[in-house]
Amino acid sequence: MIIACGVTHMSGKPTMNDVARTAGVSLKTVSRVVNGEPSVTPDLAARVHAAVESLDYRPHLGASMLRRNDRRTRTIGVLLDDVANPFSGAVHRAIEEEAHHRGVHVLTGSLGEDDRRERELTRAFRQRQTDGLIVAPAGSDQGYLSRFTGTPIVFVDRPPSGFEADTVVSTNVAGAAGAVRHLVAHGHRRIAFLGDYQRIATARERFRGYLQALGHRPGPVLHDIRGEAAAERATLTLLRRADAPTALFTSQNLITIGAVRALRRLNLHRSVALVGFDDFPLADLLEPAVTVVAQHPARIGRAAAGALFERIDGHDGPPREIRVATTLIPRGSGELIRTR
Amino acid sequence: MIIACGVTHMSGKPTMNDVARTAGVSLKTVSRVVNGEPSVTPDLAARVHAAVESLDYRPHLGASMLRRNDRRTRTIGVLLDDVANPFSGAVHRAIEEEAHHRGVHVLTGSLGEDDRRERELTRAFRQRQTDGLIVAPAGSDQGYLSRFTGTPIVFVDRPPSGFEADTVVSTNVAGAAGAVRHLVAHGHRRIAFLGDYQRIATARERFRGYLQALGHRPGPVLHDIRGEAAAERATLTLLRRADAPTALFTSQNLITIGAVRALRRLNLHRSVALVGFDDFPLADLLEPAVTVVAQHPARIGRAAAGALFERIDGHDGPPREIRVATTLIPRGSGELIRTR
DNA sequence: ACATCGAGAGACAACGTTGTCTTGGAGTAG
DNA sequence: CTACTCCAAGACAACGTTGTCTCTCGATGT
Repeated sequence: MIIACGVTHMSGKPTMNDVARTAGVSLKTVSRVVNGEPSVTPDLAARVHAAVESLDYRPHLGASMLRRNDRRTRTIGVLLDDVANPFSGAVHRAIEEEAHHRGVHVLTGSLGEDDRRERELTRAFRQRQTDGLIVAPAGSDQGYLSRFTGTPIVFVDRPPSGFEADTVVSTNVAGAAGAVRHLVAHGHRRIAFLGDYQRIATARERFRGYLQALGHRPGPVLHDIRGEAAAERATLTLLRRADAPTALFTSQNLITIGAVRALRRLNLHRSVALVGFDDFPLADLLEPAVTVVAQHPARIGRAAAGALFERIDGHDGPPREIRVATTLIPRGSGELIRTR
Repeated sequence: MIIACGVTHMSGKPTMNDVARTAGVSLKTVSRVVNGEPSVTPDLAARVHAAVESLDYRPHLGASMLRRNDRRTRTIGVLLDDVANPFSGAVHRAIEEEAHHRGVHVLTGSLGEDDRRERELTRAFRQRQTDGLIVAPAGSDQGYLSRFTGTPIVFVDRPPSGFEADTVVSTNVAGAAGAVRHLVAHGHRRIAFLGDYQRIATARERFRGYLQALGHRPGPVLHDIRGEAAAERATLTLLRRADAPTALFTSQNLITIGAVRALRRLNLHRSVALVGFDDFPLADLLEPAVTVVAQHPARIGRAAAGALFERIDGHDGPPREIRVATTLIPRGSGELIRTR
């Protein structure tokens, strides 16, 4: 048994060469062992493994990528509105699960409805050679992506504009229409719409569903409401009007929560009906429990990841639109009968 | 004006050489322009930029890393319990914000209390040469990290065991003790403890706080409750006992929610007091609103990111423990006076 | 006019790894 | 015993980029 050593100065991180010297084998043999090629005698392989351990050797993946000429980084980028929000969180988690399954890692970015950040991060992620991108677009135009050839992109939650690619969205129009029809079926005629920024495509779609269900007799409409506090204020004002609606359709979960707060403050939560778009935790524990059109963020995330990996694996067809159906969950607030 | 071209076959991705040929300059000049070195005449720089655009050239960062021998990837890894859970989500978002600020990207992984996945992902992220790691450990032993020299690690939410590093945690013991004392102050003597897996360090600490506040007369104690459903079942059983407690201290947010459900089902939500550890959305909208010991996930995330970047920038002191104070938020459920 | 200087641009090597080719030695059949 | 086969292991070049050195050319000072 020969044990070679010759550790003299070993500056910087150990390289394959250092391992080879330590194990007393050739550079190439180390490479073979590290890459799990079968044609190495167990004896030598063991020596190499020991050397790797003792030196704490880790391959320089820059060099490895270079030599293999492998642009694959086994990394995808995920850009969502805000990873701290439950919808985005669930989408993110589902994507991550699919990626993990394939041995792929996930770079994350929150856009927070910031157009500039969207451009910045798509560019940065692409520069870092992510194999693909999943984006919930914040800006109103994704035309700038047309120069991004070679990196597949899939959109989630919101369709892009000015650019074509696979897109996974909820059935916003149908879901919203269903919610409003549900209220109509409970006798309501003056049904208000409370919606997010109109520049957000899903907000527009949900509004279309609302209009579709009400034909030509819409109720009061409030757009461009952002966040819980704004929603609460808007709802308070709305309900104090002379022609106050008997039911509300809130098209986003923070707006729904703001509306609930307002209804509580006016003690109208048992008389004014409410259906919200997008489920939220504890909706079933409120009094009354809140009827919602639930989206399925996990399914959306899975579908998006699936589509992206197909593209990464070379699938090359026309852009697809995958629509994930919503589910109306009656819990009480949406079944309040019109009293006025 | 000379325009060189000579595009013949251009197989694969364009390299700097291709750009150089297209722009009619030397390889090195392209390198200079791409890296923004100032010593290039504007004229040449413009030619190079045009060539880069037209070829859609992107530098091979593998080669770049190799040559620079730069182990810096300007990427950190963040491993949390579950990015879909609001606490982790908020921590994640805060970290991301700090990272973005410094032009650093974030690789994310959810561990889901899975020991194996923790090891797997720490190893993988390190292999990918992340500049640092922020980890909410899932396993009960982090000794395996001691071989991980050269990659700074900061722990969040839970202290590591078998390994020393900067750690950012809530003041679990003090927070829990405060919650229990709050109940005592409202007349309660039989106060139950409902806790998560005992192998989780924070669960143990919160239990210690509970014991501390009650001295030698603890109430009924239930450990190893995981998730809402289990918490609901456990609470139901507990409250049906002859010596049922008059107050509950639930040491984790899902347990708190499960307990709320159980109290509702038994119609005890107005008579049995409840304080939960960790705030959750809508806690203030329930009936009664739920008193909690709030953690400050955003502060925790920021502190962790701050500590990590200090380490990455070379700070080299002994491991630090950063404790982020909790806040008791009285909302109603914790102020119910003992009736029995 | 000549020497000196400086700055912009190119030549060249080297980073750590892997694909390809070569070598050497053991095993096997004639 | 020889000749052939086969396979493990090593030698060598090449991947795309950047640090260092060198060269050229124009400007400046005397």
